[in-house]
Amino acid sequence: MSRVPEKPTIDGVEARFVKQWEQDGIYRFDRTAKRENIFSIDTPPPTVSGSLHMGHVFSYTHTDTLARFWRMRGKSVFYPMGWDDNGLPTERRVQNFYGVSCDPSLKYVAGFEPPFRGDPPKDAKPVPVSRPNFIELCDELTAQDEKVFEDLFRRLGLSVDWSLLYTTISEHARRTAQSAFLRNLERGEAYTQEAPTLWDVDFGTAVAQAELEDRERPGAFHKLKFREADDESKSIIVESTRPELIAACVGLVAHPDDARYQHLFGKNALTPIFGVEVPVHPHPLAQPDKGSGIAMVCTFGDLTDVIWWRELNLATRPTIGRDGRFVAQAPEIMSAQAQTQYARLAGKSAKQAQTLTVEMLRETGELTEDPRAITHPVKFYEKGDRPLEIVTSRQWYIRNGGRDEKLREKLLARGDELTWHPDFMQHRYANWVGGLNGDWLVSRQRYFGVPIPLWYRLDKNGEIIYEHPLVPAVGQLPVDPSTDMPQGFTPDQRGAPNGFAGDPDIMDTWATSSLTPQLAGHWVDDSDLFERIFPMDVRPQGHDIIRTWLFSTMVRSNFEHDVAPWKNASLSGWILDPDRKKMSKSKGNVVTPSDLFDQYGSDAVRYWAACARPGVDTAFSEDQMKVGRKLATKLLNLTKFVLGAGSNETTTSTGAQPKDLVDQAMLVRLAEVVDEATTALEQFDYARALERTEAFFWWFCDDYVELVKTRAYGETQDSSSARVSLHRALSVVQRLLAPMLPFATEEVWSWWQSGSIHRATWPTTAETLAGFNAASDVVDGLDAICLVLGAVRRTKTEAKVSQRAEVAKLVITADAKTVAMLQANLLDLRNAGSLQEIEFVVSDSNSEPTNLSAQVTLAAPLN
RNA sequence: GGGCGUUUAGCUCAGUUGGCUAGAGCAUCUCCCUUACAAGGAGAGGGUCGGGGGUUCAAGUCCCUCAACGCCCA
Repeated sequence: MSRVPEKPTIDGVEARFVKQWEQDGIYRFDRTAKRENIFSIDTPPPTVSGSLHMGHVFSYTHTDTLARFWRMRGKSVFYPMGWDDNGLPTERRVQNFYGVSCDPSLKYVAGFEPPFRGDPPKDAKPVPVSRPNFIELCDELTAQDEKVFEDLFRRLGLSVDWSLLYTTISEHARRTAQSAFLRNLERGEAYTQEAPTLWDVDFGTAVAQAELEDRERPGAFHKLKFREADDESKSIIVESTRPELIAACVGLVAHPDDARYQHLFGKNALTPIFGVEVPVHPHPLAQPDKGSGIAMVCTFGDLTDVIWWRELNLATRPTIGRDGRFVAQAPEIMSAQAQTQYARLAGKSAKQAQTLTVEMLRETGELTEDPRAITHPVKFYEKGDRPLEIVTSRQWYIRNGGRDEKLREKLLARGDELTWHPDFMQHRYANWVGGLNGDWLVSRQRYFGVPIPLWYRLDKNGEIIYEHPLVPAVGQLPVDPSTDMPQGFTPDQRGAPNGFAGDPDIMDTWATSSLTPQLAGHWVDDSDLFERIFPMDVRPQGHDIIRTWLFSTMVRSNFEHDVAPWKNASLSGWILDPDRKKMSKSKGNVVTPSDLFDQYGSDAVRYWAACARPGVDTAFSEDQMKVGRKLATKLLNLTKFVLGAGSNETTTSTGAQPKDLVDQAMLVRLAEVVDEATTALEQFDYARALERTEAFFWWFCDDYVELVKTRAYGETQDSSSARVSLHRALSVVQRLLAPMLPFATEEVWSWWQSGSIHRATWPTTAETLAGFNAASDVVDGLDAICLVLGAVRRTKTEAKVSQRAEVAKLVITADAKTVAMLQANLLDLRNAGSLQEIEFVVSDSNSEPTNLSAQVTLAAPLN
């Protein structure tokens, strides 16, 4: 039965087993399994328009390790993969690849041929295409990307069931996202409102709170001279970083306790340049120590302005349009002279307007000193290049507790339903939920994505009536309101008085991504499957998207299913450069995963990932991969040796049992490792399981195997105990390592077992300890033997002789009990140490502690 | 400003309810071609556990405080 190669190697095993695993379908999800026998994973769908990097390899390996563990524990593992092809990165990639742009007002053209397939010239003008055509091109392009991703993930050894694949822009995904949205709408969880909204002027879209980031930007405080309306000789100095918004000023605020401004509360001030009268109000959010302590409220300079505007019932005077430029129409309140001044700003960008305003202030003498340069945090869209503006627009929202204390409490409590790995990550969730200041804005003024599935009636003047949107029938989904028709209307009524208009917007990508359990589990069209896998057992993800992906999934599940969508959340850390900075592509020396697979083997790369404790940021380390490669190679060699030792069929068939102390003690130790590894993996701690297994493995190779190899090989001695123990330990260790090193373990398993190791049962302490009752102190005995062996080795090393050198005489001093034990188990020690004469000295049993010591006398070198 | 995390050998990190002389790998040095493996093996050196204070018979571990670094949120 020996199928052991002469020169074992892990090179090339990936291709062989990837193919075989696919053929044998060993990772196929058994959808007839009962819920309690299923382990379901809400895999993060990677963005296919990017490239796979080490961060993916890192975190997906962690998840795969867990999947493999539970599969060996007998669970039917629901392990799908998804491709995220809905969103800005894909939109950009499709535009740049085909030289097209999406225009939802256009009609679908069957058999459309894009002007380019790859690398359109820089000066090529994008050809506008309909949304359905754009999505078709997206499908075509992402299919290529997805192939590359899939190959890489297979090579990494992910035990994904590829038949469960889903994508986020597919018809099924659009139907799911639209169904979920319509049900939110029906229950009042989604609503539309005209309100101040964070707006990216370059992308031309509203942006949600979750997509914001602060960036430190240079700016300047400008000291502006307002005047008291009652007495224009009295000035009020206001410091502002955005003087260009003076025209949008609707009031001044100071802290209620600020003595400097008490006399002004309830009175009016006149703005610089334009001389518009604005009220002065007290408000606790005003910061007395910031600038002069009195702030200008504009439409809208920042989020605090929105709060003041709302709470103080201030006027609305928008000056910046959705394109980021000053609107042509000056606020009505302005005098004719002020309007002339304003006309100079019209059409300017915010930045140009600021420069011009400073000039104007200098002309009127209302800039009391030169601007004072500062750096301050400015809000950006995470993908944007210019600071966000706040404009008033009509948007769709889904309630998320940001404006509703009870819902917020409920969502916080949902966080308690999960077990967090590591547990402190729950703070981030609580922190985010507690800090929400508005509902979830889900509409986007973009073209590519899942359309908001609504139409609106038009009144007799052709104006939109937002109150009772027209919803599609369930069977009609997915719809594209820009081309599809609401029921009961005809195409010629589109845009006509008393007709209808489709909602032009799409949904935020998170509105689809928040439904990954529903997408993967086919909530809309396969309730049998969905009920088997939901709520899912685990959501693995990066900790940076707790506020987005994790939270939004929680919101949807809370509304739709009244339960947390998973039982566990497992958060991965980040990959850092060796210099502890977040790994970035811009470094130029990026190592691609496939290069590393080539160089070290997939198992070695997985080993590096599996060494990182859950949730801990980890340095990229090729050294660690080398160690993993060594481990895999060692496993091959060990297996070759053990199987060689037991190559004649006497071993397992005779029903031999471990009976030597050394063998029993080794198995007792191994049983402890099985116990620890199992407990660790049950708690999602793959790193601990690996560490314990690996430590045992090296000890097993270096000490145990060295001790017993002569006995196991020997013709003259009874080798059955050693052989059965070696085989048993080998089988257990191979299975313990299988989740981390799927290729190497499959290779060695194939030499002596039938079937895939990944379908073998997870080792137990019971099987490890079967057939014998070890005395309670066997491990102590083994420790003593190893201690003596260590002393012998040290002596030989210090004498600079080979470990094979003969020991003429060994004197062992120990307590009576240890001496008796050693005397009864001398054979292995004698073999391993090449010992000739051995003498025992019983130390005084009253002297404590009873130290074991060994005095080694080497045989004279033979020369 | 609030929250969270990290700080242990030159480097990367373990150290789970407080308890043997604080461990591993890499790196360094010495030695050994030994019939599973030289892609190996046997050893050695190297740490006032970030600083300070406290609790305790006993603190890397618990408490307080300070500092540095990182992340999230204002």
